[in-house]
Amino acid sequence: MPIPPVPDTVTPKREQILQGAMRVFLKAGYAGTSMDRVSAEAGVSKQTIYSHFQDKEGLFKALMEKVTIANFRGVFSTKEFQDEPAVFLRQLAETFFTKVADRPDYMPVLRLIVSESERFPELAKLYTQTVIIQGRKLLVQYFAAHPELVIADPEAIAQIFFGSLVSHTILQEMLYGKELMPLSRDRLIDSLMNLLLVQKED
Amino acid sequence: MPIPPVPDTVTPKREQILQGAMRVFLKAGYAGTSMDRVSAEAGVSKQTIYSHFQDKEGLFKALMEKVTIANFRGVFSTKEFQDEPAVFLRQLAETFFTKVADRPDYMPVLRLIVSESERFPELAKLYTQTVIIQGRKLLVQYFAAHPELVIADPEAIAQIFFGSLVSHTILQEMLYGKELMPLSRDRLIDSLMNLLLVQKED
DNA sequence: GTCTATACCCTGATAGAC
DNA sequence: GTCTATCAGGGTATAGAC
Repeated sequence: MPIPPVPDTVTPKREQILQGAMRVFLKAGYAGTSMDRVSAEAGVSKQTIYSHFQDKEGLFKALMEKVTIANFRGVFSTKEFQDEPAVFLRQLAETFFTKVADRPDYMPVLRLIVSESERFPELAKLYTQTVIIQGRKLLVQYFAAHPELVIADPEAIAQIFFGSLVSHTILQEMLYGKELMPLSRDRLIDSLMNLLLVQKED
Repeated sequence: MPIPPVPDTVTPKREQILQGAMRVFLKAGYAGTSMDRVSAEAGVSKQTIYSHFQDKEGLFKALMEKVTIANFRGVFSTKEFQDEPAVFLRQLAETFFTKVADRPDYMPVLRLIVSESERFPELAKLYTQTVIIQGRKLLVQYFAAHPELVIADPEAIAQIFFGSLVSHTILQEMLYGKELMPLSRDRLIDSLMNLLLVQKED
């Protein structure tokens, strides 16, 4: 069981730098971000940045750890396991959309995790462990508590469930699906419900 | 109906440059790629690159159009519509894995499309139109030819089908799911089949 | 058309004053 | 701790020889 890293000490200047860094890194990517731009955006000199962080990599890692953990930890924590499936699953999907996908930072952060997954594998792994495993575990536990759903492979179904939500968001919001092949969230959720809740014959 | 752009004229030097550019851009990203590196990788001088392409952006666009169109056009074209659903859907999923996801270029190209979807919207749109709409259309047509499946919303189901495959590939291959939460392709396909092929009651 | 050489700017990182 | 000033190196793009 991976334990999330303890948050570094929070000082005002450090926070100020990270906020400026966030604005630049999330827009321009890692290689596209210059320390000059960060210092201007944060309103501090470059030397101040280098006194708080070892180098550009260190600043980037600290920023991504912060946004990954702070933004998504505990999003799926409080759920009503006694709710019937039709209610629980719909609420779970809507929680994803409102508490995760609609966050203004979600798309830039996800984009950056993907872009830099090769250069910074620890960040991609942190994201997987913090965000993805969290959601999957919750859904698997719910399936275990509701054997009437007859889920043969809970982990695979959880992958299908969240994978459908995430891929829909990426396609609609990042790859211009809204304009080229729009599909509303409600239609997606309705079809997901149909597939998961239909009564088996045997 | 979007018409794919006509391929530019193919000259040996141009091809040589594009091959070098591919090796660099797909590994280092747009901002992380220098024209020096491309010229070294392609074995031509920088000036030769600038005589064939307007600038770095022009080179990048030409490269991405080439890999997007050449690699993925027609992947899902020849399918047996008369096959029964259990056969057709499984073959479609396996076609995606073997003809798309297993291509060595697939992950880097997808990563780059996502990374640069804001700076180069045309490329993201080209990808959506060339790759995604192609697969979705095929599946929707199959559903139309097989009303016994009782698909209420074919487009939404197609989103779930391909979204599950793509998100699984991204999670397993790019976000270190193979190591942190492995889930085999067979398990994913089996569960997808279960959801789609179960007989409805009403 | 293709090369070598170079102009000019911006990069990450540091030195030293306060 | 924070600033200004500066370094060496590498960035895109171009000039001019052949």
